[in-house]
Amino acid sequence: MQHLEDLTAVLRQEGLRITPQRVAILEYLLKTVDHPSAEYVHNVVKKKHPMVSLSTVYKTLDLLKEKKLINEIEVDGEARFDANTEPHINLVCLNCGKIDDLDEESLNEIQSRAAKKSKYQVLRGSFELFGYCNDCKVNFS
Amino acid sequence: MQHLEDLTAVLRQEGLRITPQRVAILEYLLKTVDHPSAEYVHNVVKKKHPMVSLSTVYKTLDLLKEKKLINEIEVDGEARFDANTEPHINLVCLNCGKIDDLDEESLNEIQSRAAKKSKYQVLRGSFELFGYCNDCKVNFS
DNA sequence: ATTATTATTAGTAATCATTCCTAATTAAGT
DNA sequence: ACTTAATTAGGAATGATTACTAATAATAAT
Repeated sequence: MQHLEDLTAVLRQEGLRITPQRVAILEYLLKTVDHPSAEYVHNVVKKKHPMVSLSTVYKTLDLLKEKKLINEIEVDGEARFDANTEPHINLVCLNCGKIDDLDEESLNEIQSRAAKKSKYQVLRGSFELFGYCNDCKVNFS
Repeated sequence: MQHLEDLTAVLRQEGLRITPQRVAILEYLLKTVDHPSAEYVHNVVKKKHPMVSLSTVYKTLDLLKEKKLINEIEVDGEARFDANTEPHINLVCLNCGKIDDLDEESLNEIQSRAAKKSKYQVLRGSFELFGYCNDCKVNFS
């Protein structure tokens, strides 16, 4: 689990400014286990900071992703974000839309093995499993 | 490697019609190792069948995906398709945009282990590694 | 073969997530 | 406090995908 102070320190070291908008977005992503979309982040952050614009949310999420402080996955034509930056499996429910994380040690090894075999310089990975979660699967059998 | 006849048989068994458009799209996907976008598929198929519309390409790709005859991955806000329906790693070059497949036996096991642990009913998986391919990586060091 | 039925298609309009643009604002160094 | 360059808010533009509908054509029945 990461701490807000460490992440803002990363930004500061890069010469980037620590704005209330960026802090609010980071704070929210650090404390939720959901994988919110940009619009959802916007809605949450607006409650405390009504002035924050959607375009700032998009730009901030891009920035945080670039600095590897958060992770992005694409689901159903929409970007979803989370603060878990360790390689892990994202379980996506095709019915209710929720996304659960699942730690999987072997992904690190698979990733480096694939890099060696393919001669790609691998920067990040994304591992998704699509199906129905425990609550929803009864409706699809 | 799959054969066109087997795949059209699947469609016929489901009561779906075998149209020239569907055959042309399937044919192309079976013989290429690229991971073309819908628009790219459209451009290729148009050469032989100039009347094929983009909307038909989209609908056909959706259908083939639903019947598990092809696979879809999302890259950079765009859907990309391939006929390799075995679990495998997609290596995505962030510079030139090409996508290479890499067989990885252990994905099957990881997938079923994750299903058991999470209690999800898993239908399909998607495993991407993002970075720079062997040709492009020299420009980014 | 011809016909009837109904899925499928072509073409275009609509949608929606994301990016772009720019004047106003503000974080941070001096 | 002052300066300055990064950042933001708000709205317009973009672009991939979906929705819509009249025309077409694959398949089954005759």
